[in-house]
Amino acid sequence: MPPPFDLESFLPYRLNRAAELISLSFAREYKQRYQMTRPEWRTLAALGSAGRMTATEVGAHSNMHKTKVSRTVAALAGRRWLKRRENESDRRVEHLELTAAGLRAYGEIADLARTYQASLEAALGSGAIERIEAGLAEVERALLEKRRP
Amino acid sequence: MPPPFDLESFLPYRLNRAAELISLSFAREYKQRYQMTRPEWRTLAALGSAGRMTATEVGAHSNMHKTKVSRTVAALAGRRWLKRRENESDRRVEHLELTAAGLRAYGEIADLARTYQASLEAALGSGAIERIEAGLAEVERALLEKRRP
DNA sequence: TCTAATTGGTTGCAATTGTAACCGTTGATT
DNA sequence: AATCAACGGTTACAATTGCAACCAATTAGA
Repeated sequence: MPPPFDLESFLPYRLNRAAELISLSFAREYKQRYQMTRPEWRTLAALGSAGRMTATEVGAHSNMHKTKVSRTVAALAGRRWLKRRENESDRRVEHLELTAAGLRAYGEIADLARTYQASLEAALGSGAIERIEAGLAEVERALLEKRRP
Repeated sequence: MPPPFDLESFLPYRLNRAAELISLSFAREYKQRYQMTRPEWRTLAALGSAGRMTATEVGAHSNMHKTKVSRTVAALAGRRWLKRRENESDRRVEHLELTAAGLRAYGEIADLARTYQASLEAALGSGAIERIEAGLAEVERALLEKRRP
């Protein structure tokens, strides 16, 4: 006789609910102020924090579909927040990097993010976020391993 | 001088990435087999595990936008997996409950879910999932509290 | 009691998204 | 070298989504 299924302890469900909640919560901090969408912030954040990257790398890093990355990069380029640099050894690849304006925006929103996380940490107690993230890292490792046998 | 911003330890980013990864991973188990979308599975799961609920409750429970719930309920009703029951004391409300066919589908996919989570648990070690979920519960509590002051 | 505000739920419309097919470039096989 | 598969990235198209406006029913307030 199988154990009953408890949705409340089913990890995909729980992760999705929490992610949607926190993501919308933080998006309220930048959406109107910077006219920025979630994929745009994720791309800006990836480039701002890791420096020059290709579109494929941005997608892998933040787990976004490549067409979503492509369109987001086009939007950010149109806004002059990033520029594309060609790779001379492989002309399919485009390196992406933030412009001065992009870096400035990144810096400001990163401040919001720091403040946001600090207030969350204050509400949760020290170490709580680190513990969650350690668990998430394990989960991701297990899933990516399963995906590439 | 503010501490540098580390995207890898920014909780919204980390939660989103992990949630998207695991959600797509599990969706592969039921998408083609049951011709079911993610919102459909979430709604089916909520109703199957909590029993009769209203659309608003489904949305609150799984944190889905109310129009998404509305359309998903319509799809599941069209498939005869749930039926709507009117509430005689408040005729705006519709109670939703699974039909026999809906319960059967729920049971089968819940089996997949149990198996999925068991294999994940095996890869992670016992207690790992519980620890993450305890952390998520705290986060959700803090966020919902912030939202309703 | 009459009106106004609120609530549960639906829908029109525009924006966002994923799928699949594509283009140009590179790598592998021969 | 010639061909073909694979790769990075883009785009046409269809499906999914969210916003805002809406409807009907209920509740609160004057």
